[in-house]
Amino acid sequence: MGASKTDHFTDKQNAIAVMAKALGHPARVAIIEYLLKVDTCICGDIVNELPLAQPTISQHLKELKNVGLIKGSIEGNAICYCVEEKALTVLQKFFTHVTTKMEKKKNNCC
Amino acid sequence: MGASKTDHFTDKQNAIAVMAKALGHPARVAIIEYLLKVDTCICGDIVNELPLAQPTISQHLKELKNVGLIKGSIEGNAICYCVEEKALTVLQKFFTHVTTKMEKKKNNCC
DNA sequence: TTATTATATTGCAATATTACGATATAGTTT
DNA sequence: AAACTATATCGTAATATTGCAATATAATAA
Repeated sequence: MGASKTDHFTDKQNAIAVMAKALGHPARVAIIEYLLKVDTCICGDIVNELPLAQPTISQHLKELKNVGLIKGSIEGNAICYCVEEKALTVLQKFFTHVTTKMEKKKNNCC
Repeated sequence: MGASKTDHFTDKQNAIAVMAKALGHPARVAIIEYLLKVDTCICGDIVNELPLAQPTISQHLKELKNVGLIKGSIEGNAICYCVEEKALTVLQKFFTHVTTKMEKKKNNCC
C-alpha cells in the first residue's frame, strides 16, 4: 500500500485532490504567489527568492507543471513560467461552491 | 531530508499549504463533500460511503481534524463530524484572491 | 570553439503518507 | 456484568515526497 486508490473516487474529486496536493507545500504556494506578484517570471528569479537549492525548485516547478497549475515557455536560454488560469479557476470555483453550501446549512449539527 | 522547511516560508503560506495538503487526497475531498451533502454527519456513514477500511477513514478524519478543516463532537457512542467553516473560508479567499490577481495581469508574459 | 549561464535530471538518504489487520477504548443495550 | 456498536490506535508493509550534490543539457556570449 502507500499509493492512494484513485480509481474509487470521481474524476472531479481526483482532479481537486491532485491540484490541492501540488499546493500542499509552502514552497509551491510561494511560487504561485511569486508568479502572480512579478511581471517577469523566469525560473532564476524564483531560485533567488526562495530558500531552496536550484534542483529542489526545479523539482517543485515540475510538479506544479505536471498538474497543470503553471506552464513554462522557453525564452532564450531561460524559461518563462506562468500560472495557468484555468486550473486555478477550477480550485477557486470548488472552494466557492463549498463555502456557499456551508452557508446554506448553517450548523444543522455540531 | 524529506521534511519540508516550513520555517523559511510565511505563516500564511504554511497555513494554505497545510490545508491544501490535507485536501490532497481524493478520500479527504470526498469526506468534505459528503459532510456538506448530508445532514447527519456520523463517521459510520462515511465508512459505508467510501471504498476504504474503517481504520483508514479514521486516519483521514484525524488528518482533516488536525489541520482544522473539520471538527468532531461526541454524540452518544458515535461521533458527529462537521466541516469547519472558518478554515474552508480561508482557502476560498486565497483562491479568489489568486484568480482576481490573474485577471488583472491578463498574460503579461507567456 | 570554449566559456558562461540557465535549467533539468540523476541518484540517494531522510522522512512522510497510505492502507489495513489486529486490537484497544468507550459508550449502549440487554 | 456481558454483549454489542462505534471509533481510535498500533504496528507494519508498500510507496511517495523532500532536499540536494553532482552532473547533464541547451542556449548564449566571448
